[in-house]
Amino acid sequence: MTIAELSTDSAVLIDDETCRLFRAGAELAGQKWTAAVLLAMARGADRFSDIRGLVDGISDRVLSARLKELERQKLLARQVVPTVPVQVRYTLTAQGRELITILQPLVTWGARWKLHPSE
Amino acid sequence: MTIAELSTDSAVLIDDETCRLFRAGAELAGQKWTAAVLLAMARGADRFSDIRGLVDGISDRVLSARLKELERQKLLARQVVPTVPVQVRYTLTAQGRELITILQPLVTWGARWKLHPSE
DNA sequence: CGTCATGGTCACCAATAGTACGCGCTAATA
DNA sequence: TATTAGCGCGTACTATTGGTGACCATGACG
Repeated sequence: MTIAELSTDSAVLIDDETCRLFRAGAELAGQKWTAAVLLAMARGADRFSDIRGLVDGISDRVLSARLKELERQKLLARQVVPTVPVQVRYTLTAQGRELITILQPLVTWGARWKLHPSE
Repeated sequence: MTIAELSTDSAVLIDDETCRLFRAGAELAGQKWTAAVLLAMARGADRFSDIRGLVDGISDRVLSARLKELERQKLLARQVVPTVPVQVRYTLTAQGRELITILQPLVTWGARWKLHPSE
């Protein structure tokens, strides 16, 4: 079922699969810092401290949590390089890159209709 | 600046305009209940109690807050019909309908790469 | 021996978000 | 007189999130 079809179907409750998917994606990308982390990675940062350096103001704890969640959702892959001290590299998966592409129009949309700050 | 270009530009910090827009939109749509409310309206619900009836489980207070925020962001318009008791009608603006269209691919994306529950 | 870098974790606190539930207002209706 | 419809608001409570700063393990380096 597409959103276009929804407007013709008024019998179904809203908490159905479409809405769940809609929300799951929007919520994932909409969580604070998540977009910034994805963009940092799109710019080439692939190590914990690189990302932290690029994303101004994020704390270790939150970055750690975001990376963990994004890995769980398979938007990025975590691989340990056994140097000393150990290094950990994060890379975007196809799914992650796709999400960034998909959300691109959101930037255009946001630019066109200026959103009003401090929601 | 597009996200595609971002990967070639590593000098800029992440908290810039693009990221702000990206986040603003994603955060707006990602907030709990917001997507459900938008979908309910896309299905034709235009009154407070209609929406509440269609969105299973939402509380008055939250629905009220969402409608207010969405109105502030100009995603919907609120108009009072001076009947008695008074009626209030909410309608999607062009901007609001556009957002739904733009976020449509997110549903497809979410369906393709199953997101993992309970984030 | 002290200390640095890396990639985090943990405990604690504050702020934000969400829920439950009752109230208010008005005029028609039972 | 009591109730209902319609649209929320106010208060109180709980749950989730985010930030801070301390801490940890390892091996190299001075």
